[in-house]
Amino acid sequence: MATISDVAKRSGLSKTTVSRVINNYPHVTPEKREKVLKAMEELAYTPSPAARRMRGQLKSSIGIIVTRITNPFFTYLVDAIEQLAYKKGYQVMVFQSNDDREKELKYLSLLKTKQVDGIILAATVNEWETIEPFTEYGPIVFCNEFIKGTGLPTVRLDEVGASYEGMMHLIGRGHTKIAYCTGGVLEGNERNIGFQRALKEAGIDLNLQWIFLNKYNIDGGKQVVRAMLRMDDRPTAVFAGGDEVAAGIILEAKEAGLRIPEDLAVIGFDDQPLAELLDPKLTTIRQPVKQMGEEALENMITALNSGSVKNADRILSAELVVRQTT
Amino acid sequence: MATISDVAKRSGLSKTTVSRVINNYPHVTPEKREKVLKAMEELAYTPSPAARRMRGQLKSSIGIIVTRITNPFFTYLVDAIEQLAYKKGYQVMVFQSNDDREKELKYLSLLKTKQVDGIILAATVNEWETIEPFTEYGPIVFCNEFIKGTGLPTVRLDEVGASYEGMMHLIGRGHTKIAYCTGGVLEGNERNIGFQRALKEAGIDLNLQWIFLNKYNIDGGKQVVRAMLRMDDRPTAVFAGGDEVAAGIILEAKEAGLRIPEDLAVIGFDDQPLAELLDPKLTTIRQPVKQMGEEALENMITALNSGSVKNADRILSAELVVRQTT
DNA sequence: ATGAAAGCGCTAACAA
DNA sequence: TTGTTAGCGCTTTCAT
Repeated sequence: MATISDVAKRSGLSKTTVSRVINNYPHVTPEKREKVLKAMEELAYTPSPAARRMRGQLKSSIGIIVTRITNPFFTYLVDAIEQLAYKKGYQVMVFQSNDDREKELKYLSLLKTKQVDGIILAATVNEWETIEPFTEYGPIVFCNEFIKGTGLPTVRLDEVGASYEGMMHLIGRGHTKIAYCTGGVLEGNERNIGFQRALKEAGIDLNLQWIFLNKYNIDGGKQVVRAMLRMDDRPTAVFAGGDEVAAGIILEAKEAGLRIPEDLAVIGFDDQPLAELLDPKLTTIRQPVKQMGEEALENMITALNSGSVKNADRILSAELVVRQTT
Repeated sequence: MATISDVAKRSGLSKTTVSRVINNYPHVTPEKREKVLKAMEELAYTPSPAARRMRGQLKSSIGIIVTRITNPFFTYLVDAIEQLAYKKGYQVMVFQSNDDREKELKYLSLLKTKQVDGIILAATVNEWETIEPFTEYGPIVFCNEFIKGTGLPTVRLDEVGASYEGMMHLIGRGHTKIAYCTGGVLEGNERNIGFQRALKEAGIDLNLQWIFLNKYNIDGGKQVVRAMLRMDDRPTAVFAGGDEVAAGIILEAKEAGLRIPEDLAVIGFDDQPLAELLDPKLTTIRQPVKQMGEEALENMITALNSGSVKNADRILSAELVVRQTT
């Protein structure tokens, strides 16, 4: 591999001048620039990333922390980011936190040692106090995930509006007995605000019996149906909170002889590929994953280039996709 | 960030000695080693990866080239690799070739510039002649993908055995009119050998009309059914070559009023999560993705440490998962 | 067993 | 506008 010295020698100029050309500095006469370029060409020279990185000049590797890449939402997010990153000349490292605080911190630490130049945080299990110190070592931007008042560039879904729209769709279909599933808990969750707002506007009382917490996969969905079957007063519709939960609900409901949507209407969240595979096809709320990923990456690149992060809280809208389960 | 000099100063020893401790070299007295360790501890010192990398000492970032990460097979492969890599202290970079020769080469080139220390090739669209030169710059190992006679460590599925087993299952169910789908072409493909072997053993003639090439997604599966419906002599079973193709087949067949498996038996390939979501649930051939990824990573680590690759061609067995479509 | 010094490939301060 | 020189943080001869 040719080095900068080789190029200097071959072009009859100094390393400095070559460096200037590489980095597009001013004050280099066109002729000399040409000479350098020619020498680089002839030697098939590429600057050593390791050396440039050591000098703090190279910033091209971006880490993205997700919970689990097998979660289709994250899969598509990583896909979108990688596609754009490639075009822009960046490499992306995939980090799965597995919802493990330790693991997340280990990955954040890569920023400290410059193993990665910036991190897109798409999921986090740590408190802001724990994360904050890392911002000193390199840019961190939020994508999908969001912590209030951090001042970090954020791209996220309008969760309130999304769940509100989904609920209004169910209510518009005449439902008043609506069950609600969520991956986490009830409070402090944006999405739940939209849910409750819709209920209130429609003058429907919140029935805590129909709230299912910690449901985030197919099994969770099945559990929901089993629980509902045991009730005297059953809901006629369910806001699943996720397509996979919705899938579990549909599977188990059909198993139990319920007709969908006649006996039970179901609305998912995410619009994953499986939504169209289900029978009946799933009505769901589509997230603008691609856009989310791309804007987050743009934020990252800006931060990398400017050396500072701009406080931008970008909120994207979801889109209701009506199919057959409502 | 503390540097090696700081540690040297604090411990009252030379940088050389510190370096020796870091790299576990012999000829360092236990007491001095202790001193160094203590100083490192106190300064919270971590060697600079960039510097070590420049000296050719650090090898911790592994790239994995896949076609598209949204293909669940690759998703799970990347997942398996990342999980193990984390434990072993490596970082994985995800590269999507999108079946684009150029893009694949760009990513392979990262090896040249040491942006990545080794590459796990899980899919390739380039010829061996094109890839081979890159082996000079860092280890390349095959995983899932496979090119004959390269001498590179390979972990792959026993495709012949897998398709043979799937076919024998259909034949055992009494089918003799079996359609066959494949993502690529017919010849030069291991999987097709098993298919033809099973036919031959059962004394069934190959009906070229029932061979469908270039089918690799849901749409492809739908096309297959539409084509079959136009035939006078229709197959009673279909080997889908992939779960997504199988999904398309099932969807379209149901649409057309065909009963599954009575009118048309379907067997998939991969055992993706969607297999259990389909109605009826998909009989399919499960690939040992996790094991495949882990063994490939082990090969990579070995290569990284030894500086050379051992020629190992590891072949893993698939497992037939019988559900409701056969 | 230990250290001084040179050098990996690059950039930056300072001169010229 | 260009070059000289001194590092960045680490490893590696080569002495001692």
